[in-house]
Amino acid sequence: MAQKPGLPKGTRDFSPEEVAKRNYIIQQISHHFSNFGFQPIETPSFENNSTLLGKYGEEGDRLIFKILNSGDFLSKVKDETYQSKNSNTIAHKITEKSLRYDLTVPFARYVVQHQNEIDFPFKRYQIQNVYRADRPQKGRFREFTQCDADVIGSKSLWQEVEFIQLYDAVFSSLNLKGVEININNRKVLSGLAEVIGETDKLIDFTVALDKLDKIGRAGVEKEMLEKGISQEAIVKLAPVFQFSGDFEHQLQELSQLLSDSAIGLQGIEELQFISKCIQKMPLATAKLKLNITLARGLNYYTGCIFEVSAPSEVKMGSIGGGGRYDDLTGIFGLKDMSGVGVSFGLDRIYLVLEELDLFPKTITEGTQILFINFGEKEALYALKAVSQLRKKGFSVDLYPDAAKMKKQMNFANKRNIPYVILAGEAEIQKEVFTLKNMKSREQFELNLAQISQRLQDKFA
RNA sequence: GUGGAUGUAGCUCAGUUGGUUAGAGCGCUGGUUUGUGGUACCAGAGGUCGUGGGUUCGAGACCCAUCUUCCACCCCA
Repeated sequence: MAQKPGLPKGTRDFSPEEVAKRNYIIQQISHHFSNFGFQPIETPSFENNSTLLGKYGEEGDRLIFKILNSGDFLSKVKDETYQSKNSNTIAHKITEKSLRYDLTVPFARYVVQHQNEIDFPFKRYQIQNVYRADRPQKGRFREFTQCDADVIGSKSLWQEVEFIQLYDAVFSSLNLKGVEININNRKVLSGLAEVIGETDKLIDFTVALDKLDKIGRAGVEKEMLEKGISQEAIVKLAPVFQFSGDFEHQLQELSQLLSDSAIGLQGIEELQFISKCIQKMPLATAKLKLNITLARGLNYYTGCIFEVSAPSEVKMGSIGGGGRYDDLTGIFGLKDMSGVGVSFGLDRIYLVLEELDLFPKTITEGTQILFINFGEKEALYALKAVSQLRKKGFSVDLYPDAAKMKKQMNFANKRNIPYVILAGEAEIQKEVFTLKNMKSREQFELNLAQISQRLQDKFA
């Protein structure tokens, strides 16, 4: 019985055109990664549970795809565990590996495991798929590609500056104008929590504050109250909602508010440094914005935090993010390794470029020259030319069947093939080929050398 | 994981309070045109109405379940 084919929720096939477009983005990103001195690594698509679980918070653990053990795994589960019907407890017993949730934690694992082979500071990039058991939406998939660049083993703030330049370079080369690089510093957030006397509620505090854009000041205050943050604390926070002006001005206002917090002031200093550098080396197309409500969920960030949002005319969440994590490798036993990195969301960048029609037309062009097939004798004559042109580096094809001319021309048209070569009896006798430009409709009788010369600079 | 929409031809969508053989545009195939494509005209093919149950004399339409996609929450690239 034939079964209806289908895909798991949140996964996709990619057509030749889509692959070409994805490769175009990947090519731009990886070019700039290596241009900035990052080296590529790859890690497995699944890891041991012990590596992944507990690194992304409670919410994160829920979104990790667990892989069922092989064999008769249930026989190893105790009856009482099985009968408890507690999914979590049983899960521990029947799975020991999971699909990776991001590239940062596997990278931390990689660094610790290979610490003796690595010369620090280590700049690595990694472009691979990650998996999340999330409910899909537009721009949100269960299998998607992240493009990460991180440097580990240095606390220098120059790196933060470089990552901002990297973002700018990539988006400029993709011709995507108007992206905003939002920046904040976890230390500022810690400072705020300290100043309002809610240090132990830091996470709840930042998560609520992060929603300011979405639910407004009243919504944020309401959520903070619900999470047990005191009314007094919220009153003290009031100035934060009134910050205005440019980067520098906001920093000034902030430093007054945080004057009693050592850590807060340190965060401000770091932001100041970055801001001054970028002022002296202006960005090409991206805009750097201070956004003190920016928190990002991942709790391993300790210093600066980045989030890149698409141009405002496109309705899309963030297309990139990152930050500094002072002790990511600590959980795997390697202390004092500060890291900072950013991620590009390939799938979302794709959707943004598609919506703004920013893919160059030439990237979907595959075959450059198509030979029309007139029959057996002519095909042989054509095929000799085909292999010579292929050796010269052109992408050439002979239509496989001696189909009607209209059908073959149509094929060339639909496949966006810019040149067609006709060689029938008349051409064979004269030892020439008729080269036709599909766009201009011009055609000329030429020999092979003339054709390759003519096309050489067209496809240079 | 919670709540809400959605699904009819390859694509975008019509389809009346439930009533014979489910339509259009685009696309596709063939022809007008036997070595010249995009335009025009003519003809044709293509649908288990997401899937499975149920109500009914009768279901594309009503009810239940399930899946997909989308939206909000959560979270995030």
